[in-house]
Amino acid sequence: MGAADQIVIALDRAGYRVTEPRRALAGLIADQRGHFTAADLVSESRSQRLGVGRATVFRTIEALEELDLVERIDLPNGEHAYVACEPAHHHHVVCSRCGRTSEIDDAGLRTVVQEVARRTGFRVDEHRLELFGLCPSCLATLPGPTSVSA
Amino acid sequence: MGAADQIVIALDRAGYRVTEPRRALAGLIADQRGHFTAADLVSESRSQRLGVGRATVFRTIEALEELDLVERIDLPNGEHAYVACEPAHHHHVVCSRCGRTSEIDDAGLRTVVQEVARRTGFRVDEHRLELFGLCPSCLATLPGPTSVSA
DNA sequence: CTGTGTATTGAGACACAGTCTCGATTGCCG
DNA sequence: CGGCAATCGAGACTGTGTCTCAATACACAG
Repeated sequence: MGAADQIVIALDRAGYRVTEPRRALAGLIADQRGHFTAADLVSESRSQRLGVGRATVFRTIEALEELDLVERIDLPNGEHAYVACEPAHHHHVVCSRCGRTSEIDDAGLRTVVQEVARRTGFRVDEHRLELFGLCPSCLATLPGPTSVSA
Repeated sequence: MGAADQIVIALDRAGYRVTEPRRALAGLIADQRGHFTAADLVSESRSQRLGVGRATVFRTIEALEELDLVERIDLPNGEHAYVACEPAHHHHVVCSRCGRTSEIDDAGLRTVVQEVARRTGFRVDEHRLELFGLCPSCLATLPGPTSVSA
């Protein structure tokens, strides 16, 4: 079963109608290699003559975000991008060259959050961690010395 | 010396001209209690008849961001806000009720980042951690049981 | 203190993101 | 097969951020 079908099934299960535009968008999203913006989907939908309107793209992204099938990423340049992902709490490492992302779980962050709460007196309800860098395959094609350092 | 003066001095030292609009904005920013948006500054500048244009507000924020005197925060709702802060690498805990922020240093995050790099094979160049919750003073005015739990 | 060159300014046009309305369509359930 | 509610596309609308350009004002020299 393709990723697109998984999206469609999840929508169905959540009580959303399975419509043609939603199928089309599920297909587009499943085909994305890295992160994508709403504008990306709009333009791909137009170039592939899928006939999906702009408003529908935004509405669908919103629904998928609600279901945690897609997550918003705030790129360093201020843009909003999205990635398809598993519906569980996690964070992303984003490749700043090709846009591909890798999901990571807690990785010890829980401790950091508790430490911050203790020091500041805040009650921390929500957190977001985003990491940017180069993915293994982009690192490999990098010119210059082969050394890999931070 | 007020926070506004510090901003002005830093601009001067960085080679920017100390102009009237920049002084005015430094004053506005120093007066902010929590985070603020570009639109906030524009509207305050208008209501206080400071005569600072919209373009100048954006340009000044950009300059201050460049000097790390102000940092952009991506609120959970997608808005871009800013906070005045010390020019050193750090993160913020943001109160979702009053908008006040507290700065925190590493707090063990370095270890988390290294762990992620090890697991994913990415070279991590940049990271952003944002925490949202309630500040001590908002917690205190909270209705209901006095217990403080996450 | 005055003149001068240049960085900076405000106004307003522009490009784009995201929301909303509304009449037309279509998926779903009986 | 209906019928109705959810959904749709078009396009108006709001708001954000950028850009251009002529006018201004800062800094510095003299």
